[in-house]
Amino acid sequence: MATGSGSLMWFRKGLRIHDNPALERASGASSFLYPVFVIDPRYMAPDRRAFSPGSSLAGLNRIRFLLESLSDLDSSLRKLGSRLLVLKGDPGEVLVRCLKEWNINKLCFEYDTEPYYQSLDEKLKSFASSAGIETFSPVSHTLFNPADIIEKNGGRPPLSYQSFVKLAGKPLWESSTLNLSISSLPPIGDVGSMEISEVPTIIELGYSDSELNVLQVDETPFRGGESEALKRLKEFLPNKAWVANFEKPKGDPSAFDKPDTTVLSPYLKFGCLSSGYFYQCLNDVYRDVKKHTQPPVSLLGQLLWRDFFYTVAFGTPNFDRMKGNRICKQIPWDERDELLAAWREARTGYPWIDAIMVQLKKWGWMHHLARHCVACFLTRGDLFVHWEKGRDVFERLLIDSDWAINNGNWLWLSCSSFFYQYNRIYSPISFGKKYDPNGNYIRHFLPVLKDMPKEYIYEPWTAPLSVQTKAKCIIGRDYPKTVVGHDSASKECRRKMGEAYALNQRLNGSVSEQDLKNLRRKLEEDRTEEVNPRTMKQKRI
DNA sequence: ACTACGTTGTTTCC
DNA sequence: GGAAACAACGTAGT
Repeated sequence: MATGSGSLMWFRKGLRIHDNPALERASGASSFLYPVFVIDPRYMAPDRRAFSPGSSLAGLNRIRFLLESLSDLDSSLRKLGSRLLVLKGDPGEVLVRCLKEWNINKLCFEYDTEPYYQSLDEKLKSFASSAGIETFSPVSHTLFNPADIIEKNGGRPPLSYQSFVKLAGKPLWESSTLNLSISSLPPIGDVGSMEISEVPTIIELGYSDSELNVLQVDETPFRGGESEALKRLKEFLPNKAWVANFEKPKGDPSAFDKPDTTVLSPYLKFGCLSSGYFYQCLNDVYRDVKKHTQPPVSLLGQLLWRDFFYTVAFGTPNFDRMKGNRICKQIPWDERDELLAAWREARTGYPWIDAIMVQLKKWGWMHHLARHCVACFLTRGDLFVHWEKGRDVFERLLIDSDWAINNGNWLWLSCSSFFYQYNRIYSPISFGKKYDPNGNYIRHFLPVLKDMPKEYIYEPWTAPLSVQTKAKCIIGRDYPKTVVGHDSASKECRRKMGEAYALNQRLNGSVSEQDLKNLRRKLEEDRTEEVNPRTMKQKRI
């Protein structure tokens, strides 16, 4: 057993050296420092029952991104005379064993607002406290402390962006100097009987070559890690005009050679990049230019969106569900697994939608507006499938999937919360055409359509058979027919949304399971009447 | 009851 | 590229 004072730095998110207050505290006034990451099999080990390669909780793309981030962290720690201690098992149990086995008197980890960590961290803190171990758990993942904002708002989270921005104001540390580097770290103490490993490879986690082939790693352009994050940041910051004029809604979702955004989201998700440091960098640029865009559309505005969703998610019980979620409209979504499967597997027959879903599967990332299109299509726009189903697919496949932001955006796009104008439906045909009339994005992600003339590429089913033959793509054989007709499906969705909203209003939000069941039946009856007037006559008599 | 406001729709016409 | 028409939601404040 080591003598002197030992600190344990537990990494979860916050996989970085720069602006990492927990690491700073752990390394200060300690004889020994144990930097730990716990490989949780639930998050990392293969689960072959899942619909895509990966674990029960994460797709392989995000697991790979995480491993790369860990390797980078390990190599940074080694440069400071330390290393990352990788352990395996249930994080709660492993941590308790570490605390018992090593002579730890200080436990440091970044505060996390997600329900999973809320309950886990509570248990650990109470164990530490009973063992006389000091814990330090700073809020460093977001710009603001969600709890502070909620308190300022009288106990409830603000539900609009503008009210959030007003409440939040400027962060207290806005003009203070962040600690961007560490010169050295205390040595690692005796690890006793704990089993320590290097950062594993994907193969060492138990994945097979065939699973790796499905992933097609060479096709995923984003590499994890703090170094990569800072490199990306430093590539675009000197382009002050681009930073100052950034306007999110004007971005091009079809740009893929050079994505039209920063693609820093996965790095922020894992904390490879500090949101506070990013915030200060943006402010530095803004100070140097005459004028710049403002939230919500500006680049800084995007960081505030992130904090907005973290705040609402933290202050809303059952935020990730429709039932029992006080801010979520109760809507009688369909349970049609065949439609969900078609969407998930990129065979809806709408090339714009399918191309986006292929990019999601291959890259684990798509442009924000592309996400809007497929989320709207799955839910209130066309298929009327439950947003929780789409959320699950995104949560698995996105490398930047973040619990608060992903759920928040699905609530938003499905018109379940925050946003209610369900008549505004993204067209699976014209929206993409606006940006990419030639269909280059579709041709890249759906090579089967690469020779389709641009007149038909967004609606290949309208191409004459001779054109389809020449393009070597027969609709219904080489590329699927559409699962629904957009005009009739979106009209039907509008009607259902209208009825559901009326029900929610009538019952003042307390819609029961039975109420939804009744509405489903009513919607079905009304639909039959429209299709078959005879039933209508019978009913009227 | 009325009004202002809210990330980011589509189509048509100029 | 911009403007207007289309059809029109809920929430929060008065």
